[in-house]
Amino acid sequence: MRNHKPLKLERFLPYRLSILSNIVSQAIALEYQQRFSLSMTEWRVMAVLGRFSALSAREVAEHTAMDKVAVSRALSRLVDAGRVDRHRHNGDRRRSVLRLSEDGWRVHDAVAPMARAHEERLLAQLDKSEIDTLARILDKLAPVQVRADPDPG
Amino acid sequence: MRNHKPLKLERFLPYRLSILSNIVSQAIALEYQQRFSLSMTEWRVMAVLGRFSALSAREVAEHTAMDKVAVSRALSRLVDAGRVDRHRHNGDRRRSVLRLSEDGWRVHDAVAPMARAHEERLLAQLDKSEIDTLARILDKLAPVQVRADPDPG
DNA sequence: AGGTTATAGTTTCATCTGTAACTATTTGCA
DNA sequence: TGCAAATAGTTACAGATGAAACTATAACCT
Repeated sequence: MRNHKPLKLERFLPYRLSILSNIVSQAIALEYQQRFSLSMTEWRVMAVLGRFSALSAREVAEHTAMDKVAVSRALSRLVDAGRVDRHRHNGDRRRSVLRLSEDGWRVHDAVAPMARAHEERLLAQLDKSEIDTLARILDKLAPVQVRADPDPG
Repeated sequence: MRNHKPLKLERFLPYRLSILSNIVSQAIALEYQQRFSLSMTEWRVMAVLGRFSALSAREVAEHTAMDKVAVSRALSRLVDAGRVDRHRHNGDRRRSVLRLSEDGWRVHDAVAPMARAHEERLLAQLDKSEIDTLARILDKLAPVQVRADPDPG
């Protein structure tokens, strides 16, 4: 006879994480996608350029954990839309030097508070100790490698 | 003057969750993709059919939190590959009745332990209280709606 | 019964995504 | 110097994805 051990998908951690991640990212992405026709990848690139200016595409890729192809595509859309200025690097003509344009900053300054508010609404559902533990869990399971932080806060 | 408030992407919860979710899902998917040429969506469908047999496609969609188009496509691949048997529902000829085939069960019984082992390796990095808290957090932020559980364990 | 509405599932289209191949430039080293 | 290897970034291709349109069947309502 059969002796199968089915998986309880609804209790399976990888599955639940992907659901949660989708819910969370979708909710916020919807807002800025509609208002600014900005994809999530584009927003991530803009967020990084808001914090670390004059990066190369490769550096953007490192900071966003996106692969270089995705970054290249997001950048070409952002440059076309006039939200990012791209220059050649003096002394290494392979590299580009990327910065938010004025218009890019306007979008950034509109979206960043939306993102923060969204995160707060999310965290408001948890109590203090749960938030701390979640941060610790994320540090353990998906540590972030961040280089220099221009803003020592 | 400028007065921008850049977002610390690497501390931003939605971003970190999506990274974690990718790491976790990728790691396991690689294994069964290579060995069984089974996509993640296909595996999810198989996992649900391993636990709840004779579902319709819509029911599979509900249990997997995938949309019906994705389920339809995964199913047609699985049926073509001989891993799922599809019949018409007596009394409602719109519906299909889906079951793992013998071969489907073989794949299921090979992949399910891999998935469990992967989850265990992941959780082994956390201590007991972190695991409990994580479960609680997931229940709060992404509650799962599950119907009848055939296996009261 | 007859016609409108709802449901199950598939197909289509436009977009996104990752891998690999490619171009251009720079670095390393004999 | 000069040539192989590495690096920055783009392009091409193949597969995945979601929204909307579509087909078939069933439910509802008079």
